[in-house]
Amino acid sequence: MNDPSVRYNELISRLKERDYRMTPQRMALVRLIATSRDHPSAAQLYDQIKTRFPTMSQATVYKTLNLLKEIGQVLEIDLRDDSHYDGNRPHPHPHLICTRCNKIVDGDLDIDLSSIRRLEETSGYQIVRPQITFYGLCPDCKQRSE
Amino acid sequence: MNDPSVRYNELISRLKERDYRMTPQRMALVRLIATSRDHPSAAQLYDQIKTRFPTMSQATVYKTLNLLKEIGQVLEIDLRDDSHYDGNRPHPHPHLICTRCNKIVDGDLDIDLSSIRRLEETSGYQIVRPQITFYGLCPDCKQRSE
DNA sequence: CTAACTGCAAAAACTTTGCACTTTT
DNA sequence: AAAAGTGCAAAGTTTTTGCAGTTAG
Repeated sequence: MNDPSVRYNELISRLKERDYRMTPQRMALVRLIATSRDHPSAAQLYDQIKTRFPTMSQATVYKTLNLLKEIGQVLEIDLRDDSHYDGNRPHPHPHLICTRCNKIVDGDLDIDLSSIRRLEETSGYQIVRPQITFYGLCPDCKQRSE
Repeated sequence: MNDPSVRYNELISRLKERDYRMTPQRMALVRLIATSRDHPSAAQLYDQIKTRFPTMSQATVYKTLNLLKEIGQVLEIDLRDDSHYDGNRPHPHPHLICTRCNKIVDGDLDIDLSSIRRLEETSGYQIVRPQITFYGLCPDCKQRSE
């Protein structure tokens, strides 16, 4: 049961130690991305922040997300229509995505490092970031389609 | 050593058996996607066809690709900037993508079906299509960065 | 005070859509 | 002849960029 505020504080620390400035907009986004469990998109983050922080702009959302990606504290999930972001577990891990309602959950599946090593050998590629996405139907949508 | 023309003929058959019309534009795209080993994007397909077929439009490329996706004969690889397409092996399989030069190759790694079953059980999701993408450096770019 | 950040609006890039024209069957 | 497909341009999306004004340190 990890406390969301722990993650928030960690992100703030990571930013401070690199001398990024703590603006209210930035802190609002960091708070949201650190506590969200549902892998929001940039638009969803913007919408949520805007209600309590009307001055927020989309540009700032994207700039802050790019910054957090660069320091390796936010994982980007590339989907067909847009990207979604995981600020809780920046280390690559699988995601399950419902093709009907777009719900995204974390996949509890360890990435097999030995097979990645093997793939690096056979392909010659140096693998930096695996992105494993399982498209399918979430429990609710599965039931609804029966 | 599978002959590219075999795959081309198979795609043509799949279209004919569903009573799709065999236009020259469609056949040109099918020929290209069936013989390309480098996972082209819509723009790359368009550029290549346009040189020998100046009347081709981007809209037709997208429409034909969507059609081939619908009948399950082309695999779409969702990347950050655009999508790339695999018309040789429509069954899901991993891809290795160079983050510097964007080269895409097939990953010779069998998807572990038993772990997918386990993931379906723990998550409740019904997995339809896994998309496994390894971002990294291709052999050439790896060497160039040393 | 200065460098960094915000936010607006414009631009960029990819994909879809509407519709008149053309072509396959 | 009818239904389907093409292609142009316009529109829709997501994301980036330029720049003037604002603010954190």
